[in-house]
Amino acid sequence: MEIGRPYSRLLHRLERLSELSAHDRQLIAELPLTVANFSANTEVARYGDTPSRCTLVLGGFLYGHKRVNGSQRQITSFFVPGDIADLHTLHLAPLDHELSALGPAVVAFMPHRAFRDMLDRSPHLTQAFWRDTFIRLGIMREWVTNLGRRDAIARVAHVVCELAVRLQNVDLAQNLSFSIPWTQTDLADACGISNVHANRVVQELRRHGLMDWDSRKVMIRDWDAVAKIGDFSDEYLQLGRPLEREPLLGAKVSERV
Amino acid sequence: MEIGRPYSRLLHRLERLSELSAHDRQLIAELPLTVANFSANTEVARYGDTPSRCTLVLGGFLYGHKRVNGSQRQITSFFVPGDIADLHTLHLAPLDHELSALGPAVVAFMPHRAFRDMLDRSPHLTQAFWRDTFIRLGIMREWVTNLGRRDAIARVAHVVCELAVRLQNVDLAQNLSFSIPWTQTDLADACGISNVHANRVVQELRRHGLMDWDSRKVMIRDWDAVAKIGDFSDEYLQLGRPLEREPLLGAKVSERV
DNA sequence: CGACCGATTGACACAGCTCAAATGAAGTGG
DNA sequence: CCACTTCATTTGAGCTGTGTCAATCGGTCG
Repeated sequence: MEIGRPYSRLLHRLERLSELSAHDRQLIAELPLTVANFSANTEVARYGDTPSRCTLVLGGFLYGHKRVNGSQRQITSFFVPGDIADLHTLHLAPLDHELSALGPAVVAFMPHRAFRDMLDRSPHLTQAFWRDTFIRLGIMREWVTNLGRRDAIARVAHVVCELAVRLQNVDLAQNLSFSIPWTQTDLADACGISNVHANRVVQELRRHGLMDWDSRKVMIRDWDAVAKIGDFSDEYLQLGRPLEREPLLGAKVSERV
Repeated sequence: MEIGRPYSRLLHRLERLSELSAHDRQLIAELPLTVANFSANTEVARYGDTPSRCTLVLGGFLYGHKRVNGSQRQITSFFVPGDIADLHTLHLAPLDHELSALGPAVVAFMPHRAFRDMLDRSPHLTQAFWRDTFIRLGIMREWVTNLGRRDAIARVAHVVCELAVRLQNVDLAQNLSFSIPWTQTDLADACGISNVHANRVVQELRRHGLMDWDSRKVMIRDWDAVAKIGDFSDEYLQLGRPLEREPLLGAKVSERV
């Protein structure tokens, strides 16, 4: 979880979306951050809350979810380091869903006031964050498609592929292998299936030698096969330019420096 | 489909999100619009396109969808008059999904260049449109939940409730009754079920006297019951302030002027 | 009148769910 | 270092909601 500066992954991601001027970088660097730690499965923001700050993920994972019928849970998004998990609280309140830590997580809170000041000073940063919102919208379209029209094994494969690519994008996955502190029940709640069935699907993927899944470690052994099963293509994630994208998706992955 | 000015529903919706100055209204009024007609089931924008303009719905309905396995279709959003269906093309290209007309539709194209000029001149309008993007994100979260954790009848009820409220918001539904040129197959593709099952669900809703569904006309007879079945609450649509919201959702609906 | 499209119905199949119990892994405290 | 707890994974056995296939019906339009 150690990185140069707390906001460096965020910067890295923004810079893939648009060129940032030195001034923009400076503005981000000046944001007042309050670092906080959350232990596994604790709530970072609750339904109905009206937060006065945004939450930047520094280490670990957050996830957004809604409850249905009181008992059932649907995970609506995963957030990885470098993501701002509740940018919308800048504009909308109260919160229409819950935000929780998947495993132990480190986040930085950024006061709305300071964030808005920053945006006022740089229309260009406003554009960059707005663009980020559009990308999140694209991810949601893909999730809707995933849940609406793919069977269980495809859903699981798709979610795993998405996480692999997103993590690789922030240097948290190497060779299509990454650590994430989720349970099979978490996976099930993201894929809209039961935990029992999630287990069967994971076993099937393992049995065919397509991927490993041991105690919080996922490793995709055969990218092409898994991507095919999950009907996955990374276009919707809008990472970098095509030239940069090639090596990211090949079965072999080149080291990024 | 006749309204005062082409952009009046858009203005109406934006004004619910934030106060607009005379200057802002003026900027919107000055947007160069190209009106176009589309007949039922024609494509407005194709997967892979790089449009140079945004699409404002004036009359009728558009819907976004993705294809899975070549054959299956998942509708990811419905767009009603006053909605901009592809605002994201302002920032992202190429298009990751298709945009089509549900029935005959009238749209207005707004060149990106002019739209960006407008945003440059009014940070406040930028905020308003960004906020609109966040609302769309909220709708997507709700759809993910709908598809992931609700059974068929609840999904259908939920989608119908959402459309009723959104249409009522732009004066296109009265007394929880509205016209929409969709087929049961369209409904099915939005709800992630088969067209045969969609038909059975519609019949069940009819049988219990909860709603009518005759040739493109939907009428909710018992709002409370349908909203309960669909686990629907309109909060996520972020329409107006609580005070304005009351009458909108009661079984009885007051006339809006 | 014929063609076409959407709604409807019936019969059957199956993916995935629920319930329930067993197994395994990782602490925790004595 | 062993009981004990707790939580996640795994397995088995029905059950059911929904899908698929195929046929029919009804309306609309040229």
